[in-house]
Amino acid sequence: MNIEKLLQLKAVASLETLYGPVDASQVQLQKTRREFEGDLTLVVFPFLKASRKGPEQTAEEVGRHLASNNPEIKSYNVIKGFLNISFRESFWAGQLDAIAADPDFGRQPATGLTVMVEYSSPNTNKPLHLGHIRNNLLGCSVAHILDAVGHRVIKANLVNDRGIHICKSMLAWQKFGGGETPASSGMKGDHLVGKYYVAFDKAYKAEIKELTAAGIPEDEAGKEAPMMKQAQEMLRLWEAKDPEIYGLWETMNGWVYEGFDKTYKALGVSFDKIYYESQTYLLGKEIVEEGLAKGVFFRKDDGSVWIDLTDDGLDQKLLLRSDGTSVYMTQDLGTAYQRFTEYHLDDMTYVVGNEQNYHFQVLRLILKKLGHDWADHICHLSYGMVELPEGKMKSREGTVVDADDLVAEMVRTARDMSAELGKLDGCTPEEADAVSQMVGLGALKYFILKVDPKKTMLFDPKESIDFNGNTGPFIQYTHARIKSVLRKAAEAGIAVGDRVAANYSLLPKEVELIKLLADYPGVVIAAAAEHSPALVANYVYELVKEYNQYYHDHSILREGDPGVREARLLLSAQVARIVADGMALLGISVPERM
RNA sequence: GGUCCGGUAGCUCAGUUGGAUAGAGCAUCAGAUUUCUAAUCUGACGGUCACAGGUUCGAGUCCUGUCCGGAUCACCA
Repeated sequence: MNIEKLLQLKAVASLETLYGPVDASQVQLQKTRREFEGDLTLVVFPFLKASRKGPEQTAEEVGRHLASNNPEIKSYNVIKGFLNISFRESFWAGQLDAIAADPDFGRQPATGLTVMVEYSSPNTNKPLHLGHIRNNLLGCSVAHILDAVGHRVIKANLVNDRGIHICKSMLAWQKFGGGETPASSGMKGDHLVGKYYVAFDKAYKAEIKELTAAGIPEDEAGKEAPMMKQAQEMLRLWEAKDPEIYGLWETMNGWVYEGFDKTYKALGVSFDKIYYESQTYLLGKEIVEEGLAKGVFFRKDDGSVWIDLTDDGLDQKLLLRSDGTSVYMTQDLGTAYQRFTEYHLDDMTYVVGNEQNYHFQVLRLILKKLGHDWADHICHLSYGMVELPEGKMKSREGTVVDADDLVAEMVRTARDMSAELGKLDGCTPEEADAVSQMVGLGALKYFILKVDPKKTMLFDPKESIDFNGNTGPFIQYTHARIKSVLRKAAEAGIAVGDRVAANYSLLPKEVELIKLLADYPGVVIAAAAEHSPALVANYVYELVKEYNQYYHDHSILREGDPGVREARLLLSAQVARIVADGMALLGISVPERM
């Protein structure tokens, strides 16, 4: 049981003895602020009515009662309506021993629930960029966190492999490609296909310009331009499974997948299940029938199917086009239904940017109106955009930050910086590669994950490659330093020990660190509940910062008393362990040395 | 225009059921290493928590209004 819970029960007992029945939810305990002495603080304001006394006097009475009935409480002090309670050092030593002895510390027992996390979900017409990186890192981390709290997690990717966008790349490749392939050009497949997507856009724009010059209105020119007409014709041929077009589609998508696989591997993300929209885009039509039968949907004269959500403060939403084909919403209704039935999901989380908030609001509402109660278990992890110092990323203006370029850049910077600091001296080339990779990626991932997902974040290329302060490398470095001490201890034949010696009274800083360690499981639980890796990131930073101060002020191996030395080694080892564990939840590796 | 999200130090961000004097990092300045990794640590500087009301013992946090920024409201996905 965690310490706050424990003390809460004791506080309720004391309060009831003194003043009669109390509402346990009124008993709020918080960490004592640094400037005061104490571990946990009870706010007594809510109980003044029951005690019929002033705040100081009430706090004093409760404190006296708690201290005299609970031997693990060392002391208490009262400031205004705040009762600050301190536990004995031996109590905290026992907490550290318990953490060290628990191999599953930070993990919750299996819940028996199955949850799916869908993330990444790229289009197959261009390479991944910075926005996708945030998506992938969030999805991957949330999956780890949900796993840590005991759920069975299925990581899913829904690849948008069909539609007019891929036809545009295909058409441009046919026209201008001259048979170019990844092998012949040496280009990564996704980048090659992306190049032709850009080529399409350029040719298309040129045509529009020509048409408008000839006096045709711009919106009409957009529809009439030959490039667009041909792309649409290509989509029709694809849907009719025309052998040539279908073959080209398979080939070019294959190039893209090879490219994506490399990017995913570099980022360290993976999936358990990959859906392809070409195989799911027809789903959802039964749901349309169901909705019509139940009178939830209605058909307009032209044959299109709609739902009227104006009573819910929204608009009318199209569910089936007049030609009978489905739209995005139709498919999503279908895939949601399929997944919940196929996997018996207890929860479904979509990692999708906040520009689709409306879509998911409508999705949930429609499913509810159809009577599917599991709609309540659909969660949209809506994350904010990544902006650059010069504003939003715009592919048109060439301000998109490419994922592969960015990762390579980070790793290269990590290597340069490591070399400059002499950190790579005596490393084999393989070790140097591994450390550079770990540090460069750590910097990137931490930079992105430390920010609250729902907030728009700014990505400054210059600042993100900072490796000091609240950064991934700062945390990785602390881990490496602890590991170094542990190695030296082992070389000197000094045992780490598995418990704090009974006669050793912990230093205040050591108590602070143990308190932080004890917080870890609660942080993971909160991160899971809120789908926020940022909570874990900020926690790990706080732990590391605290440890660095401790490390600076107190020597470990030079300590003469074996009992003290063992306690410090034990504490350090546990800090390293939790740092590594927390970083793993973020998808970040930590090095043994750097 | 409707709906949703955001606004905290020069910059990037924390601040979790409303609690004590609002915190970090970066940047700037000043310091610390005969000793376990200085990618570290210490100190200084820096704030009308967008603005105005309200709720109460107490509001960055909850409510209302205003201002500013963003997203969205497609027979695109």
